[in-house]
Amino acid sequence: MGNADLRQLAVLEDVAFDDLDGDVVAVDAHNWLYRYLTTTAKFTNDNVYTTSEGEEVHNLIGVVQGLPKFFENDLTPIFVFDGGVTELKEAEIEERREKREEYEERLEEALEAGEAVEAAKLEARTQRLTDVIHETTRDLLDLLDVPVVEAPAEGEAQASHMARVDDDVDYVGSEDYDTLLLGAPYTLRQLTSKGNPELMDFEATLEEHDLTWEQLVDVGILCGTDYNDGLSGYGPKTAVKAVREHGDLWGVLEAEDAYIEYADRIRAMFLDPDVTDDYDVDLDVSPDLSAAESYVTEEWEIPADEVERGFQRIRDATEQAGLDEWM
DNA sequence: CACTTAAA
DNA sequence: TTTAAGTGG
Repeated sequence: MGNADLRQLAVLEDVAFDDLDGDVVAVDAHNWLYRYLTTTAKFTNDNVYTTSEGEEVHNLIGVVQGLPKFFENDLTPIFVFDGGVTELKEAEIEERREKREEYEERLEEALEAGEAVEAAKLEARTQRLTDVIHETTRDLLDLLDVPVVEAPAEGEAQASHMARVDDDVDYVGSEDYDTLLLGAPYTLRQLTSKGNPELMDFEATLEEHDLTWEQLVDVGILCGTDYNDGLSGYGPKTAVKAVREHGDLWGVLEAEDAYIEYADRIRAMFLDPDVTDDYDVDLDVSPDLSAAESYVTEEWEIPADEVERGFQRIRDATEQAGLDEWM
């Protein structure tokens, strides 16, 4: 059930970071941050990351650890933040809220029982992107001179739009497969993990399955998206076959005598989302490292040794870039 | 979301 | 072979 089904349809290829030299990637900030929050908090005691005022800002560590990869490979990120929440996504958000509450209950029980390992695991699952996390992330990115764009609605949709129409933007950076439905020409996955990034090719995917963009969206809706459950019995194979046979979603639904609530609106969420061209970013990035470092270690009381390495890597990479300009 | 396993 | 459902992260 759901979005990962798209992986089976997507045309993916491994790329080397070397191939991305000088390119620009619009990163879905929420997606990227979430990745770091759930991994950096995993095996550690959260006390380390809590300030004297009780704010949990381990996102700052994630940002410092995650950014060097971009600098070192001369891949310029534009972080795209979410704006308002989409009405149709309320159901999913409600579901997540319920799960989180369940985990939080279990977490309390584990803490009372003194089960540290269990507690740490549950802790990772209760991570949420608070306002403080968003604000401090923006502040730090600002000090590091990393371009930021505020999306009117979904960050993913905005990033995909930018990759589609802005000549300066080469890829979307996201782990989600939705960017395929949003028409992002190229999506880079696994930018946070150890190995090579994975490149997802939109046009090649359409060609591979002989589908139009609209038809691919219809396939996605049949399998299930963030906004709907999909049709029972429909996975990627069956959905592609059915859409090709009946032309579009409406044809399939008629043939199956089925109904998907808000299908037309869900379709529009992918084909014509709420996005803007009203942004401007300076892609010439020159970070103020000492300001950034004191922001993280002094203002937010992150232990210096947690971020030293990351800052040093950024320093080395930017100095190297400065040298390159003279050669 | 990735991976595994069960079921059809 | 394809989907469904569960688990861990």
